[in-house]
Amino acid sequence: MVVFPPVADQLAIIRRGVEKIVPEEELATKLEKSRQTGTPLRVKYGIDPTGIDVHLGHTVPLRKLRQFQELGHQAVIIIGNYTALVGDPSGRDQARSKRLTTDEVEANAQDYLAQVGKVIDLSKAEIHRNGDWFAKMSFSDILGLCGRVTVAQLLTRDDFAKRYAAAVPIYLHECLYPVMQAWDSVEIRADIELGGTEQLYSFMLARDLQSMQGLNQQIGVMSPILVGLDGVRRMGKSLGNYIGIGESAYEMMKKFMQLPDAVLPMYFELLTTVPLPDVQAILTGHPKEAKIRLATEVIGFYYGAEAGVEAANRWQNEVSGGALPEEIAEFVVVSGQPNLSATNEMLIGHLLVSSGVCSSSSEAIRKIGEGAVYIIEGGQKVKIEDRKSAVRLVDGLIFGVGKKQIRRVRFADSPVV
RNA sequence: GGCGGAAUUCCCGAGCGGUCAAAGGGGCCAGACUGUAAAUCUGGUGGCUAUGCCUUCACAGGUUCGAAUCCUGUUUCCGCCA
Repeated sequence: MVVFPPVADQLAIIRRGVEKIVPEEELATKLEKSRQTGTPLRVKYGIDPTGIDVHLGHTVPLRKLRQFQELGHQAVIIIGNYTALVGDPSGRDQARSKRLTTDEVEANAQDYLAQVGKVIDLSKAEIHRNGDWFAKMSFSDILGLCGRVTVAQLLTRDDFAKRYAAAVPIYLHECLYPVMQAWDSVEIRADIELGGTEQLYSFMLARDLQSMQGLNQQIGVMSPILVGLDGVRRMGKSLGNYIGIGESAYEMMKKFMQLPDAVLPMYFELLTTVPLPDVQAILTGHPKEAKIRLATEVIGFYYGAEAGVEAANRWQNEVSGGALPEEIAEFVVVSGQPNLSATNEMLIGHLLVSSGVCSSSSEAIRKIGEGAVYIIEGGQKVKIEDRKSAVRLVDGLIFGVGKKQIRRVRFADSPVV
């Protein structure tokens, strides 16, 4: 029999960073009952294996799931291999176009689970594929299911309503999506379902279906949408404003430090376990320090505390301190290379183009004119201002355009053995 | 099927037959500033063997000393009518 923490303690943890709990009042009751009977709550989280690079936005509900696990409850992951065939219409203004093959879906599922394992404890989670039950349904089963949902109900969904009003097509199979998602809750007897606020409709439909089946009704625990690096739009791959959990510690670090200050409270609340009063204290300090702290916390979660600190120090050094990066891309030189003189000299324009730091010689000349081009000599940046100047290449020579495009010369066939 | 409109450089978008490598905005790059970011300011944003030359304004032709601008055809897109 599992021993659970007091309900009030559990509630405090569960409520953190949650936008909406529906119905709120049932949660305490459920927790109380679970504690008395020593029965873990079944906490559902569903995803469609459509090929996702998990980023911090996805980790918001996943972290919540982990918290439930730590409290002793049962995590239930639904791999929506059948719902993926439809495509989630939530928040979209048009139907998804391509359909995935079953092989793709399964490969995506494996890939996804590997990533999710960084956030939750997979060894203690139940994993289901909703094709397990949908594949067995007969047409009359499906009709029966559809007979429980009215079109008017479906149209109360914000996304459908908008599309209908705007005369954007809504396909029949899309209407099935929330029904399928809700039916998953019936199949796995969910007590709680996690997701974003846009899932409200499906969560409530699940309650209806559960009640019709004589089951306990689930509670929806909905997280807010995490905004991306731009501080405005939701974090998403297509917007290019995300931090992926597969990225290296230092990559994450750099991205964290680019965050607008305004998102710090949200990020702390949703992505760390720093107690909220402490967060308040941190936020009254210098925004830069707060950001470093945030990054260190999050990176520490994925790579260990040490890696977090290390990334922070490296950032201070390289970006803040203006030191040269640890890793500099190499420009490999071979003898007989075009534009390379017998004495290993090269015109600066050619150097910039052939090393790839400039895309054309016109651009190279512009950048020289802008004073962005330099070589490192004796540890000092030396600006190159004459576009006709030639540079004598030696192994290890560092040159660059601006702060980001830096190269180190390496001779491929240098006599060094 | 009929009528009308549109197609411009990464995106949006302006463009009088010569002064158009093409306004303006966005994005992006670089510089200054700074606490990272943002904001702000400045410069840049077709190519090259580079103060000149070459290739661009859907495609193919044509008119003209000269075409992104005019004409013809083609393709695509968008309205309206059937």
